[in-house]
Amino acid sequence: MMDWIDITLLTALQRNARTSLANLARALNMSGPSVSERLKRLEEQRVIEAYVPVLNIKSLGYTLEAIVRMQPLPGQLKALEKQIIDTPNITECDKVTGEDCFIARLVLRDITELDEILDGFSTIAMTATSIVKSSPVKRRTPPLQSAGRSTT
Amino acid sequence: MMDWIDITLLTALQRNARTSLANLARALNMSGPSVSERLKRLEEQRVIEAYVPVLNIKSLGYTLEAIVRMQPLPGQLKALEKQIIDTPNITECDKVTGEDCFIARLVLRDITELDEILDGFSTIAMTATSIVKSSPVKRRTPPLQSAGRSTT
DNA sequence: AATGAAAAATGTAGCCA
DNA sequence: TGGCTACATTTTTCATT
Repeated sequence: MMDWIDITLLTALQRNARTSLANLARALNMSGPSVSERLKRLEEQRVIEAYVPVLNIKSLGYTLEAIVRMQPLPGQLKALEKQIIDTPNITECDKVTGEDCFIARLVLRDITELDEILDGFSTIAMTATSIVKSSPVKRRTPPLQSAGRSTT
Repeated sequence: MMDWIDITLLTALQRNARTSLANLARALNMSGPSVSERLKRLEEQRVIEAYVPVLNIKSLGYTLEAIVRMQPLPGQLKALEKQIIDTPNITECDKVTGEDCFIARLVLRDITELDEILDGFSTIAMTATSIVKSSPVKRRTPPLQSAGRSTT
């Protein structure tokens, strides 16, 4: 499925996903068209799902982040899931095993916005909120190894 | 600081951060050089911190995700933070208020890998693990509004 | 996977509101 | 300050080997 050239390619893209094919080709010691082919294949296979800019949320006016664990009140599971999806301040949410059920990340303009949003959930869920003080590990990619063909 | 043109530009990049300047220019009804200028400004101001490919973690051989809450044992706060940073399977981790202290996201090849990694933390932290069953909200950007100049 | 030519995109410079 | 056009350079794409 994926060999070391693909892994090198993905690694280079992680440094800067807007790098030109020509640049990538130089980094890999390959021709432009070859790199283009491989990239297209990785996109079509959905190994690469998208290319996104990483935005600084402070610049967007969000001064605060929080992690909220949510447990639906009886019969409110679907309603809770819908409201989570419909809350644009929630930038990430997982449904998990155990008591908590949902773990969501929120971005907030200020502390009053946190209060407003949690109020909106109070009729359908129990919540436990943690304010983010720092992020020792920012979103990063784990070691790239193929699920398929060996890389040796 | 940021006007509606910048917001439109950031929105277009979120659809595909590898889009050419020429394409972005067409989408914004502007000239190439103007868009190039704005993009450079957003990068220099660090509104855009980076451009990254979104990779499918299943394709990379990770079959499982978990959220782990960690509380350092007495005197182990720094050691715990270091080990978190040094664990490549942790793709995201926040230091938060309250009992939990750290909330980490892990990607795993299989359930035995979870066991191994948690064992490695057992001497420095109490852990509470939740396995991810689904992700109702995948990483997304909250509403883009400027922290500075109005957008009206 | 590479080559080479055609088409497209980019960066630069000078100019305008 | 922003944005524009014009043009030289680089990159991308496509057909072919």
